[in-house]
Amino acid sequence: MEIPKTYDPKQAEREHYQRWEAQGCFAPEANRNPDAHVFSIVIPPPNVTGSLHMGHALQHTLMDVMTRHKRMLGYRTLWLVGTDHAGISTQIVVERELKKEGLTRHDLGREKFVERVWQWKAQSGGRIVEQMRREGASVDWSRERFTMDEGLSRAVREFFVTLYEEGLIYRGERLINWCPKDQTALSDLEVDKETHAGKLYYLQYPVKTADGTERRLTVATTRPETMLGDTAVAVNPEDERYRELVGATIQLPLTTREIPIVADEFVDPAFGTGAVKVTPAHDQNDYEMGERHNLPQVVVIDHAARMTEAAGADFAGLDRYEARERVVQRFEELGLLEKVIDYEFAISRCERCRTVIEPLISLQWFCKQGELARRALDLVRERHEPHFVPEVPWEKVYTDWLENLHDWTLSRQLWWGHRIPAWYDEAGNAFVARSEEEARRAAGTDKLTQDPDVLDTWFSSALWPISTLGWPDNTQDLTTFYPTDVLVTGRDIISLWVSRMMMTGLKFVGEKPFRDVMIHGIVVDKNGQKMSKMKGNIVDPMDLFEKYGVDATRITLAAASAGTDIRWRDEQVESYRNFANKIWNAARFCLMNSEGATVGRGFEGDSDAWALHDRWILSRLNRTARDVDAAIANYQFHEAVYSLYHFFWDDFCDWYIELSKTDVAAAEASPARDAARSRLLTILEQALRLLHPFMPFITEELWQRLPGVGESLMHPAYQGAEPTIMLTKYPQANDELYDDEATAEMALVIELISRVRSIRSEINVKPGERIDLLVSASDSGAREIVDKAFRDEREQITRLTRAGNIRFVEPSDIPRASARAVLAGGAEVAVPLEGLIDFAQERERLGKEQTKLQTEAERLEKQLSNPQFTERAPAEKVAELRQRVADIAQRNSAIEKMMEALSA
RNA sequence: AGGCACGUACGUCAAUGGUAGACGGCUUCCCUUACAAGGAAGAGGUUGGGGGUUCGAGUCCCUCCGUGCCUACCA
Repeated sequence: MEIPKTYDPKQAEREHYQRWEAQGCFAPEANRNPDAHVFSIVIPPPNVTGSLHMGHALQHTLMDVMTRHKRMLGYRTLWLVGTDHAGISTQIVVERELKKEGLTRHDLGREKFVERVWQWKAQSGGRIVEQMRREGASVDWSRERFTMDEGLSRAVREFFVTLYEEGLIYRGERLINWCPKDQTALSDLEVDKETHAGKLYYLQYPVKTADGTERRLTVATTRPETMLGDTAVAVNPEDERYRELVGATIQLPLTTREIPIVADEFVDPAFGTGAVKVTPAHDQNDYEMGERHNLPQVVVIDHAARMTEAAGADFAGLDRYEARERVVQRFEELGLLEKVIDYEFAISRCERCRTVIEPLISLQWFCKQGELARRALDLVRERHEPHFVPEVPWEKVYTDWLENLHDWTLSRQLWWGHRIPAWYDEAGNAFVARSEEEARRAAGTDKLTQDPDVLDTWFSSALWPISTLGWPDNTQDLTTFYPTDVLVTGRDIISLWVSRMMMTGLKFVGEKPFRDVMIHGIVVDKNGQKMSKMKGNIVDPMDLFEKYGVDATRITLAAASAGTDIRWRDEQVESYRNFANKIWNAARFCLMNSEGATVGRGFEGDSDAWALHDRWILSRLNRTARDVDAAIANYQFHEAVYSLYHFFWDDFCDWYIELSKTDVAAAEASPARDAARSRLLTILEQALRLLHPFMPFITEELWQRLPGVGESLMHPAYQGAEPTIMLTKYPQANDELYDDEATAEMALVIELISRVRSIRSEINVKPGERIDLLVSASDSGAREIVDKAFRDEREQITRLTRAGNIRFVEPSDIPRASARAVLAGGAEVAVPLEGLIDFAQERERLGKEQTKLQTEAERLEKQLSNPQFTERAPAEKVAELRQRVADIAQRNSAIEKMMEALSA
């Protein structure tokens, strides 16, 4: 069979996904067992404008590992996929396209523009979906969803209308975050706070005193231009300095207005001057103070961040920053500018375009969150549901958020998105309804205009787990797959998304949308910096796929998923690329020696007929299967990878294959050779299955080449399907195959071989040169176990140590000119090397080991001589230490004798 | 300003309170017919500093130093 020496992932990646998809392997319907358990995951929908980044690659890998694992365990498995319409992002992308044609969305008009967005979606929106195919994601494409699908849009309207009817959604004038560039309202979550090195201006306001004496009150502000909209100055009611001024008025400079001085708890007497200018129309706190004191709202900044008429003739039409300069200049001219100091404070920026947010009073739709949050809060407090992984600190983050909710600004002044299902008659009365028909009936007129705004993109996201499964209809999918098993997502959207899905799921279906929430780390660059286009430190998963292969990238991500932040280095992928190549070459060896062998055979009958290493590898295989299952169940993917990597590389390749070679590569065909070859292939095949969820492509590629694979190996739930490794049964640990005896014997064989190799290396025996091995054991117990192990593996030991021959001798028969080493149990091995041994050097070598043993013995004995320890520590712990002390003593006395022999 | 994480080998990270490990890198030797993307053998650590709890601490507590992140209504 012709197999190249180096694994080339490209071809496997091209072929297999297509076949899996075409044959419907990903759909839950592939499972023919009507009683199968169900496993479901709903994907966090990537933006339709997006392309795959490392966060996706990580998240998708983890979800795919779980999905493939459960599928191979015979679960009816659904990984539901879809994309998000991503309101602002998508609108911006299409507007940019229009700009190239010299057009704006207003030139097209709303209807044409939205048509254009759909067109764009059809042509370019599929990119990320294609990239997911490249990743090997085993999602069910037959159930693919988009947040603007008719069904999901219906869910959105149902959601909105229901909450409106219950009084949880309302329309009102509020101070909201306004992006002057995107010309839309934003929720708090779409705003980034950023520290900003700015200035603090101390402005003096003349107070109108009863007796006409001049008095000035100084206020500090970072935004002097807003003073034009001041409608009060506030001081703390407890503040002695200002107590007498409360109730007095101020002649607001640069205007004709007189404003009151009010007392409000909010004011911190210790900060600034202890007096605060109040601008209810342009600041959140001031807005609230304004409500408390019934202050008028003077709007001096408009939606384009320009000063309004109300700002006065001198300022109207100026940009907010120009106005700031002019206000400061005028104060200076009037002698009312006390001072300006450097000051660092937080400013809000639009998450998308980085423009500084302008808080504006505006008529918007809002959603009250408190009542919706209550059930979610009860659930997490009383039952720790959903179960966060890791629980610390995410459960607390989630709980804190639910405890501190503000009303959610729902409306967005965009054209792309779910249009708010509210219609107005000519008098301005609002009719919220599931359709225009319904609204007309309610209004009793045809002359209605629909609200021009759309809903926040996250409104539909909040419904994602239920709407994708068919809600508001009570579909078969909803009953079968809801609640889902786990949500895999990043910490950044716990509040934005996780909490809202909880609220809607509980509200509308009465059950939480997912049992577990796995929060993974964020992939950052090797310096710990967030990846961003601006910094130019983006790693594109597609490049990694190209360079190292999909499987290597996936298993690297799975192995890295433990940390909080994942510092990305390509070198890590390189080592797993090497691992893939190792798998390839191990399989290559097995296939080159597969004549006469069949997968699944070789282990029938009495285990005494098998070699020691056969019993040992079977034991290791079963323990690995157990460890991997446990690790995946606990979301400890790095542990699963660790187990698999070491099982395959160390146990299977370095030892099992090497020990098998004498039998497997025997020149003459024989039933024994066939059986050995079958055992080798069987272990390989099981190992490939274990690896499959992490490395789907290479495992399928190799599995398909194994002799004897076919329908008979498929999981019973998938009988009748085209043979593929992804529908075989995931190996389950069989306790009966744990073999402690074989493990102990193999440990001895491995130790012996390693010791001899070590001697060869340290004494610089030429690699090709044959040596003699003398094994001896004075202790009868040691003698027995050594005998047993060596009876089985003598030939192998000879091969792997390049020994001429091996003899059992009495300790006294070992020639003085030998390099020696002691093994577990006190057995010893000697390599006679006449002429090569430097006695002093050899004593030093043994002395070094003796020191090591002594240090450990001392430590152990100290611990054991402490009565506190022997009394309080668990008995098995104490016994374990005693055993180790005994073993060290045996080795030590063996070394003593060797030293004596050397000095004789 | 508060809150929360993190600090372990040269680098990146693991380690239910019980012998501190892996991978990469480094040193020496080897193209031994599965694999040089490999094999064999090595070097490298008072787990950021200090204190405490415990028979026993990388792990729990306190404190200091350093680094990140989140939240926030100090103008």
